[in-house]
Amino acid sequence: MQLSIDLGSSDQPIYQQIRDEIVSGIASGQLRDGDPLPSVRTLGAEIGVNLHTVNKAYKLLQRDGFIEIQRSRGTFVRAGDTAKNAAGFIESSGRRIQALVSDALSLKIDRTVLHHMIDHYYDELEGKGS
Amino acid sequence: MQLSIDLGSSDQPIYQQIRDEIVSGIASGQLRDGDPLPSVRTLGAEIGVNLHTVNKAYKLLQRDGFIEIQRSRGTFVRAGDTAKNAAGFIESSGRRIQALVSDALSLKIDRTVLHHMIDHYYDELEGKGS
Amino acid sequence: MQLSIDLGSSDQPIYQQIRDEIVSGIASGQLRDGDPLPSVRTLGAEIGVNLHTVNKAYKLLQRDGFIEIQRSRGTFVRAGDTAKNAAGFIESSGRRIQALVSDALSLKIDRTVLHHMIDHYYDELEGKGS
Amino acid sequence: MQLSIDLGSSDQPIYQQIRDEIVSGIASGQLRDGDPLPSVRTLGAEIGVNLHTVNKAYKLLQRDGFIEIQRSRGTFVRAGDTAKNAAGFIESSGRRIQALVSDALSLKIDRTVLHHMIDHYYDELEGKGS
DNA sequence: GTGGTCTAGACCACT
DNA sequence: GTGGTCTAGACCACG
Repeated sequence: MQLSIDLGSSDQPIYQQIRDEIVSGIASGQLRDGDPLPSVRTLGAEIGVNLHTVNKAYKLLQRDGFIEIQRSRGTFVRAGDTAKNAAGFIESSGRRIQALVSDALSLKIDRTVLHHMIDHYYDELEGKGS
Repeated sequence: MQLSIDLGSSDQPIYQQIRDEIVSGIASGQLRDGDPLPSVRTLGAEIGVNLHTVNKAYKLLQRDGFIEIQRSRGTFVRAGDTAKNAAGFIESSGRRIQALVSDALSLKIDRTVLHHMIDHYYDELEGKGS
Repeated sequence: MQLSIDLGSSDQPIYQQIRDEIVSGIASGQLRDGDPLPSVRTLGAEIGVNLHTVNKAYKLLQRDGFIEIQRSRGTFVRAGDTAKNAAGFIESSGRRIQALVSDALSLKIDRTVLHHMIDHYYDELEGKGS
Repeated sequence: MQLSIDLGSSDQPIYQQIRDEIVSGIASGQLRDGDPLPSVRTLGAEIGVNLHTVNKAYKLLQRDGFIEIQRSRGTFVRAGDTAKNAAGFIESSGRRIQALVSDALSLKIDRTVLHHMIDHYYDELEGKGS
C-alpha cells in the first residue's frame, strides 16, 4: 500500500497528524498487521518534514501499541493484539468526547447529528478496507 | 451559578480548559442566556491563574458567539442565538470526530460504543440543567 | 535541595542517567512531592548537556508518573499517588531481574549475595532521607 | 539441549538477547560444562537472524568466560571456572541494582518484594536444571 | 522564562 | 540502510 499522508491546514502538530493518518490507515484496513511502514527518513522525505518529526509520531504509535519498532530492521504495523481494549479507550477518550458533546450541546445540536457524523466516518473508513 | 473550574492533569492550555468548562456550563444549562460571568480578575483570582489567561479564554468564547463582552459593564452569556450553527459545527469538528473514529475503529471498537458514550455525556450535561 | 547529577562512565544514554538520578532522589526522600525541578534549560546548562536531552529524561519521568510537567510553569515531583503500584513494578521489572539472576546464577553466586546488595542500596537511599 | 531463543518485544539488541538466553541456559543447568553450542550459521538460520549477530553474541560470551570458541572445531560451554567471580559481578552489576532499587523504593515497594522476586527467578532457573 | 515543536546535521550500534 | 542518541539553534504558545 502507498501511504498517502497529507499534512493539512490543521493547527495540530505535524507529528500528531502523521500519527492520526496512520491510525486511520489501520482503522480502514489499508494497513494490516505486519505491514512495514516506511523508514523515518523515507517518510520524512516523502512528505517534506524532518525525520525527527516522523520519529516522534512513530514513538507515539509505539507507545499506544499500534506499531512495533525494531531497531535496525524497520517499523511494522501491529494490529493484531491491541493492548488497549475498549475499556482503555473509554478511559483515555472520555475527555475528548465530553468536550465534543459540550460544544455540540451548547449549540443546541441534537445527539443524532453526532451519531450520524460518527457513522459517516465509520462507513468511510470501513469502505476503504474492501 | 458557581463556576467550578478545576485545572489539572490535562496537558491542554489553561485558557482552553477554562473555555471548555464554560461551554460545558452553557451546554448543561447551568449557565443561561444573559447570565453574568465573573470578571477576568475575579475568576483569575478564584482559580489561581493569570488574568491574561482568563482574558484569552473570554476572547475565544466571544469569537465563537458564546458570550458577549460589554466594555465596563461586564460579560454575559449569549446562549440564545449562537453564531455557529449545526453546519458550522460539522465543518469545524469533522477532523476531531474523524480522529476519534480512527482510534476506535483501529481497536475494533464498535460504533455503538461511541454512540453510547456520546449519549452518556449528553445525559450527564442535560441532567445538570434541571 | 540541590540536585547533583553526575553523568558518569556508564554506557547508558545520558537521558537515562538523568532519569535514574532523579528517581533515586525521589526514592531517597531528597526530592519530595511537589518539589520543583530545574527547567530543562537550567539543568542542561548545569550538567553540560543539551536541553533536549534533559527534556527526554523528563518525558520519561512524566510517562512513569514520577513528575508532572506543567506547560509554561515548570516541572514538579509527583511522589504522592504513584500510578504504578507493586503489581505494575513486578510486571515491568521482571525481565530486568531475570537477567540479573541469570548472570548471577551462571557465576554460581548465591542468592544471598543479591539480597545483601539490594539491602545495601536500600539502606544507602533510605539513609539520605533523614 | 535444544536452545529455544525467542526474539521479540524487547527493545534490547538482538545479540544481547541471544547472549542472555545462553547465560540463562547455563544458569539453569540446561547447558553444562563442555556442551557444544550450535555454529553461528546454524543458530542464525534457526532463529532467523544474521550470522554476524550471532557471532557478536558468542564473542561477548567468550569475553566473559562463559564459552570457549575452538577454531574449526566448534563452540563449547565453559561453566566450570568462570572468569568473573563474585567480586567482579558485584562491581559490574552495581549500577543495575542501584537503579532497580531506586525504582522500587520510589514506589514505596518494600525490599522484601525484591527479595521474593529474586528468589522466584532463582527457583525457576534452578528448577530447570533437574 | 517555561515547555512544545520543528529543523538540520552528526555519529553510533545494529543488521 | 535502519533506528537511537545527541547537539545546536530557532520560533511559538503560554503565563
